Amino acid sequence: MKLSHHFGTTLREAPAGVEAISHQLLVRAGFIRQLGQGLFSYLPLARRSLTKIENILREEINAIGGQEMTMPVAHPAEVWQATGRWYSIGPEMARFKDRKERDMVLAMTHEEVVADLCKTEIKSYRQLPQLVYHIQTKFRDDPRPRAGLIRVREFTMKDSYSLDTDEAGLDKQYRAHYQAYFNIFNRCALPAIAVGSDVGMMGGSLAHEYMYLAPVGEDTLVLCRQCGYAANRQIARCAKPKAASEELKSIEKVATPETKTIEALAALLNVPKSKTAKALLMMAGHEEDSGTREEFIFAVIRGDMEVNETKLTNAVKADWLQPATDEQIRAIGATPGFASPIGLKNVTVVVDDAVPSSPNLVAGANEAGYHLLNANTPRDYAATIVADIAAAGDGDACLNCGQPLYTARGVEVGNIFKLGTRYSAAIGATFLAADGTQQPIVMGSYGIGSGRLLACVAEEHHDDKGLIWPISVAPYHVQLVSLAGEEAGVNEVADRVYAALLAAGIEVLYDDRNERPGVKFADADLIGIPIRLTVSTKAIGKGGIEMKRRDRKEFEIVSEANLMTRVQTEINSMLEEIAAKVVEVPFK
RNA sequence: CGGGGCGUAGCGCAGUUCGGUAGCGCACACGGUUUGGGACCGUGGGGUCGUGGGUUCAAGUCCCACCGCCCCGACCA
Repeated sequence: MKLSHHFGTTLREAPAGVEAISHQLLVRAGFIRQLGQGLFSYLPLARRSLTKIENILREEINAIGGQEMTMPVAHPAEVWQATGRWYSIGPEMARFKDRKERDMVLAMTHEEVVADLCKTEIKSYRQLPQLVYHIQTKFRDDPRPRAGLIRVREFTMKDSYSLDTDEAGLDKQYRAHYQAYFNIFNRCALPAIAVGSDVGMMGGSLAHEYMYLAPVGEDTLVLCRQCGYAANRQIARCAKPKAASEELKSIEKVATPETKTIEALAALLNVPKSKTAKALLMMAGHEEDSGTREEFIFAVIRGDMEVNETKLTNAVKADWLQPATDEQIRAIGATPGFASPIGLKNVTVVVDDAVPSSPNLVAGANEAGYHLLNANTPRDYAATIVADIAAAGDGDACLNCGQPLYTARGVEVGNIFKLGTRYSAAIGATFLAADGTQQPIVMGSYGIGSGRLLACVAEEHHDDKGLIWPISVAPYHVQLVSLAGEEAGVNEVADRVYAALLAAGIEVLYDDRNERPGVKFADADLIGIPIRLTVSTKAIGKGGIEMKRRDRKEFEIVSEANLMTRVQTEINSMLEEIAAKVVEVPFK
């Protein structure tokens, strides 16, 4: 391709408000343009890189048995109603009516459609296991798109779906994806780690997220340097400091006027925060076919810990949580600021699992200005649910090895979910088992967003001058820069080299513009193609063409006769550098 | 949805305080000089000043409403 007629120009400055490095560079280098909030056009350079990423995705998923297909972006509402997600997902799902007034959905993901297809395609256990996938547009009307391609509303995702007869089969395909995903990220030269994650709107029993650790990320991860424990903060666990065992003492009411925080309470009574019980009062929402059902949740946790809302949401199997208002708190018979689970009826009490083994805590008295000493469960109040609802964070002890945990920011570049039979059962995707019974297909779902992956690669591989693409993702392998000026002879050499590169099947972007050298070099550095060839009077005088790698400072002069071989050798060695990154990763 | 910021030529910005009929740099076109790290001279084209309403003899500038985009938070995978 000749740069003089290439669609997509470079910009000296990034548009106002563009902050993430990957966003700035992709815009300045002419890869992407924004149409609206979270909506981007991918210009030819980006399109070429995305195609490379997609082909890596194809190769790795095909290698574990994937069969590529394509499912629609617009879905009739019925399939989403069948699984309940029509009701449980909020405004993030784009809905519209077709000309016949039928409810329609823009696909956020494709579990429903896969399950629907299975109704006709999968009849017998003899056909299983299978793995299908596609690379398709998704739309999620995210409340806050940000950071260029890192978080958008319309995006392309490789999503694969495993179909098995049982949990063992699912586990096998899940583990195959676990490794395949590492291969994919390694082949894109993107360092990523797998962390345990919440299953969120997908449901299911086990999930991992692949995280690219970077400040631009919006997920907080909890990590252990010692044993390698890694989890999204939403589900991260830690070892809780054990309370000393004591005799249970009898309840005693004490005056604690104007003492509404744990800090003030601990200070007033001169006890450690770990000797107090903190109440968190929330309304839990359950989206059901008949509408939204609300439930009052009284969560109890020791005063030295914080509640993790994701864990609490999962413990009560709710679709959402929001803080209870003072009116709602009074309505169940509690007193805001001095709430106590003792004496309440018909309220769901969720108790953190450290509380029952922590004797004689200070709790609210359900009376303004008073607390109770020596509150104990189950003696004084019953827990509807006992679960781990505590947040883990910096400095907490690792559950596995006891070492201090630390937190880091990351971008989710992929996820894998064990779905089980939630979707197949709801849609009626069953198979005839060997024993003659009809059983729902056991499913898994596995996603990687290609645009976000591209942005992360850009985020990871750049310098102050511009992008530095790994060879596997680069839009072209070679940028040929002609510094011909008025020298017809130099132009002839550049044209000849261009023709030779094309003939050799080497991907080349030819800067044939009549620009000054500084402009051309600056653009080449900005676009970040791995190998730069410079044809100039100076280089010809030294015996040939200058070759320089974008990721290195030094350059060499190669004779025109040896150039194709030399370039191919360099490309091969770059490909080998990438291949060396692909290694087996133990399943965790 | 809450808090903050911005909207003037393709891009970056000034002009808004104090109302008087729109400007700078880059980019673009033409002519000339220049050619190994974002050249220079000259000429030229390009604007519903986000949208609508209001105040006024007069609005980019003042008032009201709305829209769009960005950042932080809530939310989400």
